[in-house]
Amino acid sequence: METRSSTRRQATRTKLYEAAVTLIAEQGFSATTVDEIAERAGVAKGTVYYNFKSKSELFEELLRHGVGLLTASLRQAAEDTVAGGGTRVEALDAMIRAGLLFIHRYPAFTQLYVAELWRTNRAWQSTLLVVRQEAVAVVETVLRDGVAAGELSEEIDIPLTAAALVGMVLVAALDWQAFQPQRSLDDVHGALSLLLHGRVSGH
Amino acid sequence: METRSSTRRQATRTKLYEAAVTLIAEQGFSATTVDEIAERAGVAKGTVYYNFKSKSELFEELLRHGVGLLTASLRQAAEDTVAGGGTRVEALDAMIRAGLLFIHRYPAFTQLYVAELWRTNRAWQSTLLVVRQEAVAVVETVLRDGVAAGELSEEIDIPLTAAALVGMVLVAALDWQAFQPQRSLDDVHGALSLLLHGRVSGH
DNA sequence: CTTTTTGAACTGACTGGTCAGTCCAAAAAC
DNA sequence: GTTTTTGGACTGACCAGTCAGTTCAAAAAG
Repeated sequence: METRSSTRRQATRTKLYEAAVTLIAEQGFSATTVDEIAERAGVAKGTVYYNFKSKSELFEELLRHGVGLLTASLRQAAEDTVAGGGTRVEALDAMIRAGLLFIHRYPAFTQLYVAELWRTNRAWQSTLLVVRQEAVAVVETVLRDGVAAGELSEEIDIPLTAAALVGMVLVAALDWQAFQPQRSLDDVHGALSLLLHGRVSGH
Repeated sequence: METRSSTRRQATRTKLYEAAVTLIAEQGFSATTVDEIAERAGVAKGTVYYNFKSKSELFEELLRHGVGLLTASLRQAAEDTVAGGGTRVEALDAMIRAGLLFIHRYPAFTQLYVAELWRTNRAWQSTLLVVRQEAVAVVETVLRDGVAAGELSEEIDIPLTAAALVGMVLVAALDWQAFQPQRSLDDVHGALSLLLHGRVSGH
């Protein structure tokens, strides 16, 4: 009875995610009304509350869902590189590209994530903390392996460097989308890669 | 009329900026009420509207005010370095430190700036665009000078690299404040400096 | 087959509360 | 005497969340 028929429910949920993510990215969480979300999803307001306990819960599940996709794609990129005999630095490079690709595909999600990440005093603070840790941890692992393998300098501070790398990609990508959309993904990847390889300050 | 005499008015405005910046950083623009701002500033609600046309106007002036401080401090750092006979790379390093210091001193402002920067469809979008360009331009100038002086590789893509550097500092600093506050400013500066100098991927 | 029943999914009008912005007379401040 | 601030009552729009009722596909009964 409820076993398989939840295909329908799943479809509604997905429509709601898609509607919510763009609206919240554009306007922010508080400025986005549940009526708007329902309307854009082509669904009655009641349906939102049938599927989610509250507006915040919808948002939190959206976050979990999105970050799940991101970490999967980062991890995938790193694994593929290493499995294919690549170095850790190459793996980092591949992750940068995977990050850019993700942001290119889901710009609204990224926008919303960045906008909410550093807010304190919010109901979903704990969700965000977990979700951020998951993403940064993927990068930290590769850095740690790289140092262990002697490919990366032992001087580096792993948590700080991981955060900086994530930030570099995040901000560069958002800036690309918002202010320099005519540039190609390869341009952006090239610029970041150069920085990673230390060829900016002309060694 | 408004030029010199309004010391009193200026003081009230400043109190309002200070109250608004933390509240909006914590909760977001829409979730913050004018009553809250007035209360935290220790001022009557009527005073808010005597001093600003609307809630959004208060916010926009806050943005202009804050970014003014930031660019001044970045420019200062670069000038001092170059005037003191330093290289452009040293100037970039000094700017990273100045950026970190600024964020350390005004964490709420930075938070709020990042949260709003990439939103589309907002009233203050144009204000933000101008204000972002100002900040990135300071970094671009130093990069351009560095390339001209042969200190930086000619390969680099100036606008993209500038955006990436700004992003790296912004995100690393916010992460530091939010998730690793026990680290010192020198730690964070060191990690970013290493990345800038290309000593991460062990050359 | 046909009819009846079931219940998950959905609907949209409604409610209770919130909040930006207004108004203004009187008190401070300068 | 002019500018600025106070305080707090008021309005009208807007919005999260509720709930009584509808829909319909598929299961059960006949």
